[in-house]
Amino acid sequence: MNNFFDHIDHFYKLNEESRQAIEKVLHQQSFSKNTLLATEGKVCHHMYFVEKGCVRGYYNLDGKEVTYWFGFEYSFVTSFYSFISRKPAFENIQLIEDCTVLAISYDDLQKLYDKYPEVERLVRIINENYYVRLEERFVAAQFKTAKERYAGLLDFSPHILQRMPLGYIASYLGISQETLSRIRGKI
Amino acid sequence: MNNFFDHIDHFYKLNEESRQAIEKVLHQQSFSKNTLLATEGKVCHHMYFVEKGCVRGYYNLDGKEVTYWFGFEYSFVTSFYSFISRKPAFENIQLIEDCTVLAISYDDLQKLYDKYPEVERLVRIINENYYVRLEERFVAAQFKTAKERYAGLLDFSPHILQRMPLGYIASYLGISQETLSRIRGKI
DNA sequence: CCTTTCTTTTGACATATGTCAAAAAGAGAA
DNA sequence: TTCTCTTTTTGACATATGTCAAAAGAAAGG
Repeated sequence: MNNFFDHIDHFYKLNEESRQAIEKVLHQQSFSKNTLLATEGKVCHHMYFVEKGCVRGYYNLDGKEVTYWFGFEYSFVTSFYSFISRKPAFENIQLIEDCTVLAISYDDLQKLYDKYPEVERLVRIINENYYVRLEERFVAAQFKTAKERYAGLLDFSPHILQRMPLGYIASYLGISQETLSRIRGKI
Repeated sequence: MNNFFDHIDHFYKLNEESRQAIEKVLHQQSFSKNTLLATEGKVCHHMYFVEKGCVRGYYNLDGKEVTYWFGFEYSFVTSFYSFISRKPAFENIQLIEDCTVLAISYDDLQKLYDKYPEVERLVRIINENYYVRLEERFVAAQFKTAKERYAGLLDFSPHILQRMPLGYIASYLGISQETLSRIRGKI
């Protein structure tokens, strides 16, 4: 729980009252490897914060699994589309390792927004930061070569190489596993 | 100005007080074709709402201009990264047609947040919607073929074909102009 | 240790897309 | 209309990446 509050302090420093209100509705949960935190076709009612472990988000696109996202410690995790629209998710979120997470329900979050505008500010700021990161990834996906994207991963997210199987990483980079293997081999 | 309030009603209905507060700090401005609303290397201090006209956002990437975004009537426009971080922008936003926009400054917006939590809620919700749209584009960019992306454009944003030159559209789709020309010719 | 299973690499080839150059088509102005 | 300028299309070829199949390597269980 402390990890969580330390982390969100980077975005916006809450006063004690809001902090305690959040603490009351956050539930610590443990799940084992391969559990799905969000499931295609089902509405995702929770936002999760990863305390320990890692997850991947993937779509089933034309019969193929495509991994679009990885989450590690200190990441917020949910099917964002489903969580904010209250409609069935298009993607799955799967635990790659056993995980401990903090969960907050959609309804609890809305109540916090109403009662503590500070919480809404915090979330606005976090969302904005996640937006900017997604923008960067979008530009990389659209305008950089596979080699450049892999180099970027090495520079900024080397931990992914350690903890995720190659097939998922290849998909995350938008290339086939074979091509990734060749890029790694410096060919 | 009415267009603007009609539009934001779709996201969240403000009370009269917040609405008037916003109206006070929104400035209508007109700019002619090719003006830059945001400039690489400069901090972008305003958020714009396009009342009339259209714009494109582009990066200079390895000496090449890459168009990553188009904005038309009813779009919010800014260098998002620069606007929220107060750091120099990496991209340019250029008017493709003469435009009328509504502008709000960063400082005015923060004051609104402090005084009218409703405004912060509105912005949170708008941000969330823009996030989901960006996620869709990201998945398309990373996991769909050029042909599929063009078909998506035809389905969901045919107005872009009408109002933007082919070179920009090709870049927006992440392909060369020649390839786009061939895709259009059904080859 | 050996056997089984899963992951990663390699090879051969197909395909999509990029690049450069030229031709064609379209839009404005005189 | 004709001339000029810009945009779009076409052609020839190069390159990056995908696909399928097989081999090699690593991990897990007995």
